[in-house]
Amino acid sequence: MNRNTIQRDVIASCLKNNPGHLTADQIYQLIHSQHPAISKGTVYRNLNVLTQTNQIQRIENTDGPDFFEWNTHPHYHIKCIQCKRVFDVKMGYMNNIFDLVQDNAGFQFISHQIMFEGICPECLSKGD
Amino acid sequence: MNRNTIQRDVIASCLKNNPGHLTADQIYQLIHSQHPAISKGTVYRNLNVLTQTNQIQRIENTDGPDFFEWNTHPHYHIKCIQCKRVFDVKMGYMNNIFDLVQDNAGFQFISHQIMFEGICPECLSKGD
DNA sequence: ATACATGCAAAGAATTTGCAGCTTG
DNA sequence: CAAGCTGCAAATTCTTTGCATGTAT
Repeated sequence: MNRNTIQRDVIASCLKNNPGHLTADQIYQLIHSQHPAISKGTVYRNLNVLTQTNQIQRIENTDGPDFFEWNTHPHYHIKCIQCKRVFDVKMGYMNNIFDLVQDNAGFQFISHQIMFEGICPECLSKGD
Repeated sequence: MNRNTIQRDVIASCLKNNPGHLTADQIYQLIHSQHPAISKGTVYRNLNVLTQTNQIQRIENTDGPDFFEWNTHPHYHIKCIQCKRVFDVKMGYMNNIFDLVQDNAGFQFISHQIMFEGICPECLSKGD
């Protein structure tokens, strides 16, 4: 089914070795310096494959490029409204959140995500 | 500062009279039938102004166009993974959610949003 | 062998923006 | 009249896709 190509390995390793949350373009830039022949289309295609096979996690973004991270455990994120970067939030995962819904109105609830907005320490220290 | 133009009025009224969640393009189509001269740029610009002045609410979307609704009270949404439409969730707003964060890690938390994914009654009844 | 992957460039989707002319206060 | 707004089209941003060629199994 899915093949082990050099490119796929390099992209997965890039995320494994860079803790945090990277955009497709950042990943492309990082890899491009070592492997100048890699194409952006390949990066996007492989990020999709790796996400679908649950080897990495995609953090969908509403006002800019999506982020990707090595950690696939379900958890929540906070986005800095100034630098637009995304970080993990240290907070227990709410497995029971569906119990808080008062009336499901005939919907089948499958999953949820929580995105916090705020200001990261780095931007805070650079003044308002 | 902000002026009352016919276009702005018509766009606000469109949301007021159409309960639910509409995309910029849906709003444009609805208005265009009555006011063929309106341009899409004007719709987008006015939706931004109305959102900034808190007259309407924007629901940011990760895999398609954003939605807009007349109701500006903070609440949560569910997106149908089949038809991609967005609906309100009947669930209390978690004003205390920041208390659940175990370690703010130096971040200033400002706001949060929760997006559920699921299947809407209409899609459920159309079979799997 | 052949199904899957790659590089490249072009296309796509959603939204923003530059500009000249028009309105509102 | 001046600041703000409009219509139009072009530009921007992020991501996907078509195609001919290459490669893993």
